[in-house]
Amino acid sequence: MIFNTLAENGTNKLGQTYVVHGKGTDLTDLKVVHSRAKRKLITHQTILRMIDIAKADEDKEREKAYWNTYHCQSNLVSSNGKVYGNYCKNRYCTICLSIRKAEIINKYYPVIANWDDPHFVTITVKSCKEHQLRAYFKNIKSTFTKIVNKYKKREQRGTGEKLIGIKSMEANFNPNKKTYNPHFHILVANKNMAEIIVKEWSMRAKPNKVNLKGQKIKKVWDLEKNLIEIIKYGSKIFTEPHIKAKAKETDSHIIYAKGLDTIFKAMKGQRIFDRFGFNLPPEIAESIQSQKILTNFKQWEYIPEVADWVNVNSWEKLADYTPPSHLVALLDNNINKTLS
DNA sequence: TCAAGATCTTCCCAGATCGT
DNA sequence: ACGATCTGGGAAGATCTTGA
Repeated sequence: MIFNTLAENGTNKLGQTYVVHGKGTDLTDLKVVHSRAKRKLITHQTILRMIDIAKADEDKEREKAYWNTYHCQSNLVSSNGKVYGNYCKNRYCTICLSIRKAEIINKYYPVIANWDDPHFVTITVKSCKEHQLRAYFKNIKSTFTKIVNKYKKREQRGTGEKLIGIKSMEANFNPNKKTYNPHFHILVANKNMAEIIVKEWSMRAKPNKVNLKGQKIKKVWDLEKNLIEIIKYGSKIFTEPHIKAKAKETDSHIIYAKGLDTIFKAMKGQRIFDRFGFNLPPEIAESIQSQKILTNFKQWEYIPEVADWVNVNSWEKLADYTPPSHLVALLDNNINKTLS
């Protein structure tokens, strides 16, 4: 029986209290709760494979970080229509990543909304093998920094305009060729800046490492959409195995745990999202949120077998979430630990 | 496209300096 | 004149820790 582990948990005695931090998640919004359950399920299934990979590599630190994500939001406490839990804040956690994305969007949107004529730029290098990926990321970054510094210096000397924008680093895994394609998504304040970046990038590119056709400029019509595009953050979880085929069936997608592990390893400690040419305006002080003592609460534990949090006393389900069958099938059958 | 806080680390910025 | 690189301060992204 899957619930045996819960059987020994005692009932909440009257007068028992529980301390939580922060605002908690609104339980009355079904969409939010279901989305949380879905993310938990996807992360739970994927991270187990990544733990295996880290273990096989005998990398204790990485394994521990993955375990943190495994435990993310596993034990919850609810009270007054709010649910509280701990966050792992890791990149590979789909729950924490969505929070981070939202925070970035909220912080940066007001700034970039004031840009004259935002343009979207993609700069790329040719795909590389696993062992080259970290070095490739660092090279793109350092070249990009040089370009930014050059124009910053011009502005300082009164002979030009500095570049202003935001950028994000990304790589997708190509399961056919077993390669990774590191690239930058960049949003700049105007067209001129976009053209400068592509020009400079092309000039500095090593012909054997960069296909010059890969660099693209696009005028931004829908700022929000493009901001989200920039903040997609890192790597695709679900990968279409036959890049050219573009199959429609959702369950034809595969999660390449080994590919993801490689990308996260290469990106470790590195900033994926960053700004250049400006700082955010000083923060408006938010009301300080003190800890809260709950006297009337329920405790929940995530039970993977039911893809939901279950009340430790009553076995009631928290999210009452039923994952769609194609997602269940995908998570059961389509997570690969190897590169093939 | 959300809500934990604290701490560690990366990397931006301005200004100085040097080489071409 | 211009670009590269260093420095120190600090912003903010990444990660760790805590938990009545």
